[in-house]
Amino acid sequence: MAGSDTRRRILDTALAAFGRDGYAGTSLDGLAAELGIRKQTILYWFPSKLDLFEAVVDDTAVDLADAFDEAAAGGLTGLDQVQAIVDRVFRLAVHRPQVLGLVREVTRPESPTASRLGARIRPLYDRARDFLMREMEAGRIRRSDPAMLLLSLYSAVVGMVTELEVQRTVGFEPTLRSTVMRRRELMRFLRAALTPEHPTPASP
Amino acid sequence: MAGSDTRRRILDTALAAFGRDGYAGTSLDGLAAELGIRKQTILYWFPSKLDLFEAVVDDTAVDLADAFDEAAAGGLTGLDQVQAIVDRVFRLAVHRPQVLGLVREVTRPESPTASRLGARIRPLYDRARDFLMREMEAGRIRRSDPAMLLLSLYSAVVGMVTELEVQRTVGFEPTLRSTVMRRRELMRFLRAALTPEHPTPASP
DNA sequence: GTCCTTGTCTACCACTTGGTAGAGGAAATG
DNA sequence: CATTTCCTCTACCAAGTGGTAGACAAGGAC
Repeated sequence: MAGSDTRRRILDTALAAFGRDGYAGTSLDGLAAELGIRKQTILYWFPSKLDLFEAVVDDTAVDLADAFDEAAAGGLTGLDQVQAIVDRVFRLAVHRPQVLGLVREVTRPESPTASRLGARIRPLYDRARDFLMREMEAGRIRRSDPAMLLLSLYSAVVGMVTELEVQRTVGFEPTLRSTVMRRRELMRFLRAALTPEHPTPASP
Repeated sequence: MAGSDTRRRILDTALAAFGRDGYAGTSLDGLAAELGIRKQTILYWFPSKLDLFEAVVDDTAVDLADAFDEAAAGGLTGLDQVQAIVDRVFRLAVHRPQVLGLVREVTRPESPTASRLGARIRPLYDRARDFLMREMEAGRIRRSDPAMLLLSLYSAVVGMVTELEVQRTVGFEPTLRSTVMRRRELMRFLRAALTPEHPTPASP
């Protein structure tokens, strides 16, 4: 079936478009033009614009989960594990910046599927929180509310990566070096925030 | 002139609408309906939708600058100054959440005025960076690249506040207590990240 | 009184939006 | 060969988009 390839192409291009222009800012006609097909072909594969959007979100959630799985597969602990995840997210951001754009769009309060990605991401969130809790117990990460710490981490990482994109459109083509610098600076920031107050291991 | 009041009302409602639904997601007809007037009245005060948006952005930039000025007026230093700004931003976010929504919308790479708010905010940015640099010199803040540190700070704060809004629309009406907790947790995170490695003051 | 300015309105327009109906080609399947 | 299935297309449509033209009422200036 050759059409399955069409479906794939639509999903990929739609991800870029939604991530770039938002849901409301993306038109099926424009999307079709970008793909060199007719809008009705899109509507053949996805019954409506909203269906397409949800399919894109689901698709992206899988990619994100894979990235996290990969970063977590090493069985690292403490800050090393955090670093591995940040590295992985940055790699994703460089290779497929659209993904982060979509995350940004979909976490808007009034997003047409504000809750949907939430549900898809929930398992990742729980895993990450459990990880932080365990590491705090073990004294390898500064003690604090794990949920809120996770939120801070998430904000800092996504914000930094998004900002990379902003700079790109403003004209500062981010060189590989500047990207690496950013990642390193972010890691210093995170390390500083996460390192336990006294380098001594767990008290009790 | 009674009409000047209309202009004010349009600006306020437009801020909320643009911040909530984004530029593309906001229609002049809808906006007018919300205001109980006709679309043509909007176009009387602002020649085009884009002009209206830019006016809203400019207006918001002034509010933001005022908030920063107010927070900086105390002449504090180091982490106390940072805390004062975070407190002020949180207050703004609680009283007028639309402002942060607009910031979010306008920092999207493909925003119709990606560069505009940038230009308006630039002075604030420079002031903040200079402040960080000075405090690093004085040994009151951990040494690092001030520009990137500022980016990390900005990301963490806006991300946290945005997340508050997300929860609100998902149904978790944030209580005063939870808001305070969030702010406190964020400050712990920032303090940890900013405190110099050795509590000893300036070396050279 | 008449005139001009100000602000809001009705009426309309060209264009784009997401979506429907169905024609028709290509290629398996019998 | 005929039939059916899969896929993409042309042709529309009703509703909504940002925007223009101009009527009209209120009020101040002369």
